[in-house]
Amino acid sequence: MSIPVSSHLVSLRSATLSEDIAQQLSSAIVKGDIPQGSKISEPELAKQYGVSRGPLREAIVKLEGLGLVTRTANVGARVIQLNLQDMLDTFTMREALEGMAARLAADTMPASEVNNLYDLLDKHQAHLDDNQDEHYLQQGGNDDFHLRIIHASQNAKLIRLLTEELYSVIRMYRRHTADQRSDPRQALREHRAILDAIANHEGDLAELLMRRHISRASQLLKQAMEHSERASH
Amino acid sequence: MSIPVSSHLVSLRSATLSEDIAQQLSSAIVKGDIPQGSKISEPELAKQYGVSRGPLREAIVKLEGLGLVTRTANVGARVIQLNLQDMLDTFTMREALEGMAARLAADTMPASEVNNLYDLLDKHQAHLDDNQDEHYLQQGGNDDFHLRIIHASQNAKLIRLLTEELYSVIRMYRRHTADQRSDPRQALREHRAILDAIANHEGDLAELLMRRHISRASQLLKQAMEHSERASH
DNA sequence: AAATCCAATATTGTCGACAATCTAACTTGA
DNA sequence: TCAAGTTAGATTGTCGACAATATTGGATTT
Repeated sequence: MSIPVSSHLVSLRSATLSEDIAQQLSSAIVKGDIPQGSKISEPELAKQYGVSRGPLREAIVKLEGLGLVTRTANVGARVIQLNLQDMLDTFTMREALEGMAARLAADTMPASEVNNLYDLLDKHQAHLDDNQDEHYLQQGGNDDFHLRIIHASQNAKLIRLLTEELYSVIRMYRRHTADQRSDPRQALREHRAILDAIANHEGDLAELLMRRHISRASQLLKQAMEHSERASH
Repeated sequence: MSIPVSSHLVSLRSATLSEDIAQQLSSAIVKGDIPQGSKISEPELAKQYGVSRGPLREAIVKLEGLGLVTRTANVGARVIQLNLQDMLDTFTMREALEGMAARLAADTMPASEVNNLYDLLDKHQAHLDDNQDEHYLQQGGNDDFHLRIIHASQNAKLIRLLTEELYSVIRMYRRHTADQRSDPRQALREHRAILDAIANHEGDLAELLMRRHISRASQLLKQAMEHSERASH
């Protein structure tokens, strides 16, 4: 079985092969190019990427640490298979951590960044008004409201955990269950309320609103996945 | 320079060398046998453990994922050097996550486990009354109240993150700053209050109390470390 | 025909060696 | 004397090969 991989290390920019492979593999898994639950064959991938098994194995170990693959001794690695419970657990952690991030942001975010974020939300608003497609369009770029709040927390460990570990899993699931929030305008309103609280330095309120916001998304996810599971039976 | 390591793989029980090395290295770092900030020399450690560099490198990559070492390409790995900010950041995450764990535990903990925990706290009380040493004695074993709450959350991802990633760093710092909570009886009282809230299925309260409890520990840590830093200048 | 056992094959785990890069000591020049 | 440049040494990154384990397929027995 030939997995559709972009190509043989088109351009390697990292200092080490292992890092490059890790990045490309991670991207391939998150994008869904390597499907969930599929086996990671070392000889096959080594040939596809044109490297030896050494750095490839290091990359796989790294991905295991990020929670994208699971390994069993003498058997090998498989891409994780997301189920509803895993996603709900992840959202519960997001609720706790991003709630805390919002609280911290309310303490420390400079007025300039607050203004930038208001502009960003205006941009999102305009996008919603223009396009009819009901996509909120915040696929993890620098325009993602949540990422901006997370970075505003200035807690390095929290930032790393959320952006590098949790969010890769979340993006992964988004590919497979074409969720896309059912009501993007509601989400935008909630974002505004959170930002208002931050602008007023109301940490308690900011945390409460962020948690409610994520909890709501979690509920929607649960309904969507239960529905799709029911449909497939 | 010869690092004091227990010995050459006295008994390997894991299926793979790499896992064994990772476990032994992790333990050595947390215990302080390999001091903070020191360089991880691959040839040296490979000889000490009696393995080749292959599995050793995989172990180092794993430790990097756990946040115990940092690596720079073509230079090597160093044991992390904990500073006050890192510890405060870690405690902030604990506050968010263990607060959430307490909330979840209040929902789902069975009455039997609640009773077990009351017994555990009684045991801690007796220990404090007997021994004069002001050690609360909860060094991460099964008698650790916090670990029991964390597991009661039944959130697999949260459990893994707290027990495998955050707590190793916390134990590591405990070795180096001989902190040991200044008032263990106060801590025990707080534990009782948290457990009461859980027993009554008051999730909001359990979360609030747990967060306050950890926040207080964080304050004590901050004072202690600032004091010790001032003393060393 | 189904289940068990066994051999052949493929895959993972480990090793030693080579290439690329960094580090440290020495030399050279101002 | 100090700084920059250079060279020798050591360390990390990568590779191909071998050993150990798991998987697959067929043969054998009931």
